[in-house]
Amino acid sequence: MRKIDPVRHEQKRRKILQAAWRCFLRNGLGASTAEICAEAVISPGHLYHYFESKDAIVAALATAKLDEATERIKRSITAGVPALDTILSEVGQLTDSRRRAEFALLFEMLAESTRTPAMARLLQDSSRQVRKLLATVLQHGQACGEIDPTVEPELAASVLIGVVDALRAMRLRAPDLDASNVAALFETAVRRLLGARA
Amino acid sequence: MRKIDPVRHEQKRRKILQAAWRCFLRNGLGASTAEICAEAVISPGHLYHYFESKDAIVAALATAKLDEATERIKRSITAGVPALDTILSEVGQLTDSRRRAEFALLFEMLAESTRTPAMARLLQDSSRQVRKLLATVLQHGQACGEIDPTVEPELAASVLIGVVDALRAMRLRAPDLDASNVAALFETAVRRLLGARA
Amino acid sequence: MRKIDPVRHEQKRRKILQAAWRCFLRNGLGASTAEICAEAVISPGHLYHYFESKDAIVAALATAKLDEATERIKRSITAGVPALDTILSEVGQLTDSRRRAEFALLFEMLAESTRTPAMARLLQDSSRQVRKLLATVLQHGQACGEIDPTVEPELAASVLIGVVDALRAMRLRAPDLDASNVAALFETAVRRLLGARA
Amino acid sequence: MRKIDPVRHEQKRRKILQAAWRCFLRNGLGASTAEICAEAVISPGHLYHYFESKDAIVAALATAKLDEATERIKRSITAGVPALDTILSEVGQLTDSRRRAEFALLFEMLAESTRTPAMARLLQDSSRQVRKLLATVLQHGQACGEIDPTVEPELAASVLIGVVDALRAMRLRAPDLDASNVAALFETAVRRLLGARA
DNA sequence: TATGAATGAGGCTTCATTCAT
DNA sequence: TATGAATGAAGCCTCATTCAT
Repeated sequence: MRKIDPVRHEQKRRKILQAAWRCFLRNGLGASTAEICAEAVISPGHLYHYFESKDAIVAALATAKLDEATERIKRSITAGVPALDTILSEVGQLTDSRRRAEFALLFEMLAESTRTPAMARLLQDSSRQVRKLLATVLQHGQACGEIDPTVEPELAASVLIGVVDALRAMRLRAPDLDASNVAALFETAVRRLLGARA
Repeated sequence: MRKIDPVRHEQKRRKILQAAWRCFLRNGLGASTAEICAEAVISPGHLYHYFESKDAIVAALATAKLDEATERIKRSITAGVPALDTILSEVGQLTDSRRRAEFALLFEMLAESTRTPAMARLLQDSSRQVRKLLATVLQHGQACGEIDPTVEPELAASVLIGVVDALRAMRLRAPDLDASNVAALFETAVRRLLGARA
Repeated sequence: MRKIDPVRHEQKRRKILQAAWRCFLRNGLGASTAEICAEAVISPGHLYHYFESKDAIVAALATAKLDEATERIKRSITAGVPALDTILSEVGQLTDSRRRAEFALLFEMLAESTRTPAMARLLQDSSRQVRKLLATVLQHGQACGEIDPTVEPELAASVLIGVVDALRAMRLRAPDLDASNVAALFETAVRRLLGARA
Repeated sequence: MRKIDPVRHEQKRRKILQAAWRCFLRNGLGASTAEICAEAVISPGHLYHYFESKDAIVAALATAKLDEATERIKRSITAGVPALDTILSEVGQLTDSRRRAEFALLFEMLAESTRTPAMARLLQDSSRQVRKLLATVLQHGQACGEIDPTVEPELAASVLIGVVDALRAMRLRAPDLDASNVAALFETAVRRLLGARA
């Protein structure tokens, strides 16, 4: 009877996604739909008004988080922050031990991607976008003379993603290794690798 | 007629572990005990004659796989294979795309380690052992003059583990990136990093 | 079309409790949740929409039965039935051989209370309430001159509970002892113990 | 091949029964046969060499415990201990809070007796024997002038059993009620009820 | 006499999803 | 748009008992 207000609909979807995100951080992708509904303060049946399935929520969430990151990085660049600083700041945040719960989600998605084609696609698309974005930032940095022009942007972007994945894994494998030490080491390495030569 | 071999018991345990391994590769750590029993051709209850719980199976499997790797590497060194070659061969195998299912297990364990202390311990202990082992191999290589003596063994070992984790993630994030190309790149990097200088 | 009665929910809960009660009477506290669901004509999972666990059902049932008894006794007193008659009628019903199945439940709870703290609490709380209630009734009887004023109400209440427990046990230990005979004996004893003296 | 030595056989049976008793005290009649075997240091299959089933163990245990008690009481009387003291001592021991685990077993058996005819028979037989024994002791006491000759022995025996059951239940229902107080009260009551009048 | 491997039914509980209202 | 009742398969594990040796 009532007209669907697409704006309201989108708001609710976002609200649910945020609730789901909190649940996933707490309990991993195994968090139950019931828990998500409780967190979003909606009824179990209603969830399916906004999402086809739990998997759809995961997919939407992955997309949303990716968009957020993209947005953040673009803003940083637009704001005139040097490319290298932007990247290093992003790496620092993404590997901050206090966000271990997020690491877990990524690793779960990596694992799941070996089993379900949908997740594989999601992950690969997302990774490609991140790579492109980083490459763009690097090119921008090269244009500004902040970054070594001999570096191959796409390849360097891949390496950066690898660095983040490796650091995250290390945080979980050896939480007692002097965290700042390793981080500093990597920051130095990345600066040397990418920074413009005198 | 009296006591029966503990040997037989151990064999059966191994048989079950192998079955479990196949199930985990197929379906991840979520593989059901029922599936494992079916694969091992035993009744559902009988599993608990050999293992206290499903978690105990995972732990036993992790230990077993670690022991296998240790054994393999030690044999390689003993056989006179240069340290660097031994390591590179190991890295190559561990990141071989054809073993993506194994990657999934590692990533699941990393994720789980953020939520259950038992898994955290398992993972950290296992990582520490691997690091020590690699460090030993590197020291051996330094003693033989095959590896740059200025390299700090423990640190290099950590980096190597990170390289494996990163490569594995990359295989899943971007399966289409010319695999051999990336691998070659990394091999070169590692050789430069560790190899003895002229 | 919107909110649905909490009344309906409560009704269903009660329906399930009644079904559970029948099952427990038949098979003891060991009655399976499957049996309870079948008796309540609901699916196995649905039980957990209404109760957190099987233990919660037992607890709710204990509370409900206690409330029923309280209600019944209070009504009897309010209706002007003499305190002693009310009590003797209650004792008579509680020890009626035709309700041996109920005896079993009590004894199971007594046994269980030595092993699980939750059951111990449940049983002790429930016993305390019964004692208080009986004491109140006795005091009321004393105020009316129906009951010997020198009797200590709480102590007498404890004894009455003991009498019920003992009679129940006796019904099971020696079902052939002329039931009415023993009952009559006890009724006489209680009347003498509590009744107002000329 | 080997001749069965009936003596050895009986010893082993007793050893198993003792182990079972310890398990039942710990975990109730629900204690598993596996636990019993472990406690008796025999294999699971071997248990069935000595007992037809778990129920048979319970039955044998009940009989054994009954025999023990009978033996103890007879010895006490034979040793010249006054009948009333023997009885009160027995009641005191049987209701000692430190033996709550034994209470649990009795209550479980009472409960079970409402459901399985075998247990009902066991319990009733056992109760009858105890009653007879107590009656005999009381008669003996009457003959010695220690016990009121107007007391009907069988009836008094029944009441004594009831007192024990009630006290045991009370220990579990209200462990905080000053135990010694209640016990003293009952001892007084029993002495008055049974003791020879001046 | 003794072992321990093996069974398989059944216990409690969880969960994504659907449906009537 | 919203509710929450309802489903039923599946998950991990326990246990009395039997069987081959």
